[in-house]
Amino acid sequence: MAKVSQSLQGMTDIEFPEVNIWQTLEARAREVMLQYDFREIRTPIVEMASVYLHSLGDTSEIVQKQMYAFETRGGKQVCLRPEGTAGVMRYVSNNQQELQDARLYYMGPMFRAERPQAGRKRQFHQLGVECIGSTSARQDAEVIALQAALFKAWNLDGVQFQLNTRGSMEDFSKILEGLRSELMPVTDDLCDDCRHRMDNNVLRVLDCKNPGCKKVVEELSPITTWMDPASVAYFEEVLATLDTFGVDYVVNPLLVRGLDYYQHSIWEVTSNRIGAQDALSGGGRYAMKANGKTIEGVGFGIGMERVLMALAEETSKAFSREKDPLMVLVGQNEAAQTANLTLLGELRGQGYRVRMDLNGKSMKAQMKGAGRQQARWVLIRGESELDAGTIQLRDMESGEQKEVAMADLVGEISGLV
RNA sequence: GUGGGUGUAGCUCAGUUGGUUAGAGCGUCGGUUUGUGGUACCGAAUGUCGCGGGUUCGAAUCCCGUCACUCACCCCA
Repeated sequence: MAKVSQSLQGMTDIEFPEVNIWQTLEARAREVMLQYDFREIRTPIVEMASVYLHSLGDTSEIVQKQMYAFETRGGKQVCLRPEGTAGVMRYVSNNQQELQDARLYYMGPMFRAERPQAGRKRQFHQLGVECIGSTSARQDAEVIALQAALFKAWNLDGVQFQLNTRGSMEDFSKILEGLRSELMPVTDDLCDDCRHRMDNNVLRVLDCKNPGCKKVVEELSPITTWMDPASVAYFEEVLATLDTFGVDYVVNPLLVRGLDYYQHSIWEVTSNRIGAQDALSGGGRYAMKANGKTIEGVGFGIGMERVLMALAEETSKAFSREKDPLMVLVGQNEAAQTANLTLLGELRGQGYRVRMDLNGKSMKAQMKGAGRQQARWVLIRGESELDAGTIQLRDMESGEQKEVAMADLVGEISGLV
């Protein structure tokens, strides 16, 4: 039996000091979003299951076996969102007039019932961007540049942008057909999985890791062979614009993305220092049906847990540091502690980060506590200070301590902070 | 969903071929003349040995189940 107090498999508490890293990443992300003029959208975590069923593709594993789906008491089929795009499309389709050219971003938890491993939780967090309306190749490039700007703002190095194109929706059936016809004669050289993929997901054969399959794939024509020249030109314009923006990338003709709604540009960002689950981010241009309308856009999702893992150790340390220094009030006796309560309120009213012991601990214990809480300064009062109307101001780093008049305290502190 | 590893005090772990009251370090708490942290010294507390069942005179140790963590496959962010 599991303890009731245990958290669910693959669902973890994000606690101090790590939570500070999250806050820093989020704060910096919001700044970048503002620069690119994207606005936040917060959609519900629970949606009708139908929001995902058709949009993600019926063969995708996410829909087939990873969704946290359940029936409400009213008999509705609902689920915890496994990704962010479909919910945003649901929102956009309901407000299409006002949102013809929406530039949106979201941050929040997503849920997939997979077996947890390094970089894979059942509740995980994505930062996503959806840019709706524009069908310009330059728009794809701007969104990719936005993503590069995020990574830069996070001091994230050792990442690689891999790009590819899937062509237009019209090209798609020709590509599948072309691939199948080239693979048919060599079916025997493929692994079991890939033989299945021949029927329901041919593109996936391209990124199979099986050595035998890799060999077969090397001999295949590039998928651009079956695309309309306009699709190829579209992709070339994306690349040219990226060059203009100064974004580094490599073109990977074998890159495939898992979800069905993608067309034209697709990309993935990988890191070389986070283990097998090395994709930090994936994105692309898409056309998705929602409420009977087709919405076109371009966007990406970033796995925040993976970003945290990919941060250099020094960066993590810097991002987890508390911004404001802490002051602790210490009182030698009851009278001093009561007086400190008043001071506590006053200092907080002026915006300082300050705390004191409320449990009647000894002065030594209070000092020890201040040390453990990494207080930058400690303000100490006892009988003699109360009589004299003064307070001891101790610098916990240098160990220096001086007595200042209560009237001068605020001025003294503002000089320090 | 498949496979491997792991689960002993708050943390990191030790625990000999199953054998008496289960250990260490760190941390926590208290003390070193009652008003001062981070160093030193002294002392103290803390474990249903993940959970349940089985084998045995006897299980932290062996077996089964289960839950969780972890890594890989798969999938994806």
